[in-house]
Amino acid sequence: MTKDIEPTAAATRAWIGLMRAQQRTLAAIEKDFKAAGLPPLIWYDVLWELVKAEDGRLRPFEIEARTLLAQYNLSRLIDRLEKEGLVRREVFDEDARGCWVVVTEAGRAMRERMWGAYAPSIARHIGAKLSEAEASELAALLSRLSGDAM
Amino acid sequence: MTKDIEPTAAATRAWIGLMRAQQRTLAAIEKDFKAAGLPPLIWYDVLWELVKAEDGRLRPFEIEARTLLAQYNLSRLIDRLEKEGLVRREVFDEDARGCWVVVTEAGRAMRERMWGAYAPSIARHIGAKLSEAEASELAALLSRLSGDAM
DNA sequence: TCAATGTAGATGCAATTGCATATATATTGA
DNA sequence: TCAATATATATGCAATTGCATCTACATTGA
Repeated sequence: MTKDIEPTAAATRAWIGLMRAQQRTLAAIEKDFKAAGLPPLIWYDVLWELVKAEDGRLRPFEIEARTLLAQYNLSRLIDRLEKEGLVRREVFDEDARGCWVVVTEAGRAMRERMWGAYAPSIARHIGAKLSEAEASELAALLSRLSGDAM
Repeated sequence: MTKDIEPTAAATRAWIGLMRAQQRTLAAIEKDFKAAGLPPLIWYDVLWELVKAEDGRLRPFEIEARTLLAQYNLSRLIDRLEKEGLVRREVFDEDARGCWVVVTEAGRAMRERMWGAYAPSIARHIGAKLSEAEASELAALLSRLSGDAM
């Protein structure tokens, strides 16, 4: 009678596996980052979104959508990045409520430096454990969960 | 020349996908939990390990290994669980440095209540998005990442 | 047997997060 | 045009986390 609300064993294993794999891999990558004297991984995500964006700038709510950061967390993360000189806030003429977040040269440099640790870390903790085909298959299955367009 | 440290595109997509899928699914499940007036998901993990364990008890370092919680976080999480009457600390005779963490009846009841929200949440956010075969395949790939024995 | 070292767990403090709410516009419909 | 409502971002405060270190006991080797 609980059939329709019990997840299948496979779904449960997938969920547990998702949590564990993410936690372990994230911990391993963050350890690499710390060993390299680098700031938290989330800084990379924000900097990278900005670097990819036109004119190296985005509105906070756009960063929010791309990174899944909560609004209040992003607001304070921008404070920290700004304090480090990696981004700066600029006025947004068309709407006085808003602002631009612009990546600075120092921010671009930091992103590159971070990638220098990130890339081998991904290679080591993901690439080395799966074949090309498996990594692709994994990415495809995960994107189904996020509801992304493929 | 950077070939050996650049991750493949597939590995990178798998990593991004892993982060996103975990974050989104976790957020969705935690939202369900909050809607049901339940405590954080991590409480479930600890209670469940205790319920599964012989005599409903484990040493803190055992819980630590099973849940991937940091030692200092677990120590304080046990404080909170104890304050809520869900577990209690008992002396461990064979080593005066250690203690047992024992799940109480209230703790068992809470775990069951949590599962009442957790199960449909997993079914909805994982089970509904993948076929049985896909969920199994995903679980298998993820376990490769965690380095678990299959 | 005891000094050195290792292990289990707790804790002070600073940084980060989550929650609720504030502030300052912008938009919309009567 | 203005009150009501919605949107963009910030912030006070409490809870949680991370880091470093502490306490207490255990083990080991000279």
